[in-house]
Amino acid sequence: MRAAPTILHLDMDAFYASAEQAAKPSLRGKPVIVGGLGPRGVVATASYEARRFGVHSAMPMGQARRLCPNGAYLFPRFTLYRSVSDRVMELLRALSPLVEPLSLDEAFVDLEAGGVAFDSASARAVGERLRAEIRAATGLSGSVGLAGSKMLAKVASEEAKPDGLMLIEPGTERALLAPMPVRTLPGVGPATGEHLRRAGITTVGDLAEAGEDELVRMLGRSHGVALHRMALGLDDRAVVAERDAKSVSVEDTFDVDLHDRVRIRFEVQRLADRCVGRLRASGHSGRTIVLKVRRYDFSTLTRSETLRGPTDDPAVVREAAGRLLDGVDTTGGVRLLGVGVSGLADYTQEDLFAQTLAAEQPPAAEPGGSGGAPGASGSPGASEVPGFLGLPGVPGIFGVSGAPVAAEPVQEAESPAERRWPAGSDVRHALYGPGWVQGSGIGRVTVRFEQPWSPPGRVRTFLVDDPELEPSDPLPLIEPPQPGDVA
DNA sequence: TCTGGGGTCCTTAGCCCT
DNA sequence: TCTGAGGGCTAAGGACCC
Repeated sequence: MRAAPTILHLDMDAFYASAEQAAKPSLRGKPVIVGGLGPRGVVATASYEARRFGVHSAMPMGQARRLCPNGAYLFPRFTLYRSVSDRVMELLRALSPLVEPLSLDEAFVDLEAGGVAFDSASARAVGERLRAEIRAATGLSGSVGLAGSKMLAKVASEEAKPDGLMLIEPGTERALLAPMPVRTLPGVGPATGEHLRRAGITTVGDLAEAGEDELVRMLGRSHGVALHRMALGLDDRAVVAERDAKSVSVEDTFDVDLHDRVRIRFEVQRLADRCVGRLRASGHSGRTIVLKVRRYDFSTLTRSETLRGPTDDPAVVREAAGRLLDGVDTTGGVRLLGVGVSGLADYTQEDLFAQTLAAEQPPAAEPGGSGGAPGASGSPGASEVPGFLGLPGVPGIFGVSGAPVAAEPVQEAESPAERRWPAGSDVRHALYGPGWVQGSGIGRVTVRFEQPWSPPGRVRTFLVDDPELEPSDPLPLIEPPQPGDVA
């Protein structure tokens, strides 16, 4: 009954770090760590060279720097990653209409639905060809897993990493899975893993033997049943091409805990505006407003409020978030604030309910009424700043030189030098051409001049306000054809 | 220098209604 | 009129994923 291994899972290898290495020849073969560079940053991706030092994703940056002091630490450049991802997804969609992206660097493809594979041999051929096409189009490597189900295809691509392909033949699933640790299965994280370990269940084989009833007793109905099926290699989830978003949210972690209630309120309003910008950009409105607060001791609480109808009005979201904040005790300090909207409506619509609500509630809270911070209210645009893709508002992420960055009430007050020259970003110099920022501080910025297709380049240092130096867009990773190239 | 950001899904509990 | 069961909705928290 089990289908041919025609579900493909693609996973790009150390995606962000590999993209940076492809863009910056001088970093190839060296440990590269991409992530938040502020005092509370974590690693998003570490190159395989950096992993040898024990650096891995989700690790605090400080710890990574101790383990790998000579690594290159770069701020993520989502414009670049998104453009590479778009190119890869194009290649996948050429194989099948059923492509399910999971993130910028991962996707499922139903090869049978595309008519390009029907058995092991044809599936393997498609997978190998795809890997070659990805390398030719982007210069990056991806690992491919092929199996009869999504879960198994994902396990296979994980086993194939880096830069490999693995196909799980029908009938061999259980024997293959049995010795693997329970954490191999999607849905088993640290908490469930520990829970199972205490019950003496450490491998997928143990899980299968434990039986459904026992797992349901331990983990609850939904999780228990799902896990037991997976342990048996059973998974009939379909590849779904279109997924509707269920919520939109933004959050900021501050370099220094916030104590001032006025500042906290100001930040919540700013986040509300950003959230609405994203909501509108996605063509949605939403009914439930969620405030998230992480306190000084890392305890996290959420407060939510459901409106009578969906809204995409920044004033309405701001006010709801403000009301929710009123019910939260922030003494002791706040390290993170977030604002989200869920209960999304299919498309933006004029929302009479919300407008009525706004009209009923006098705009007293607007211009500084209840201590609203200056400059926050009424920011008319609420439009997302394009540039660095949602990151521009991240406070103090570039704050490396000890300046009291996060203590400033307004983001524009951050040191302009650090704001303009984040490590790893692209620049262009009038005389020396394209390069990237290797570091900045004390009024200087150091730039390495090289291109993805050039040999490693030279380093030069400039004053941060050098008029000949400008931020620029990322270059493509593969050299574009020159006008004279075509015969 | 302990612990990001943007999501999804599940569970539990309380309330309201039938 | 009282009581209980069950469903739907809301709120809060937690686990997990990339």
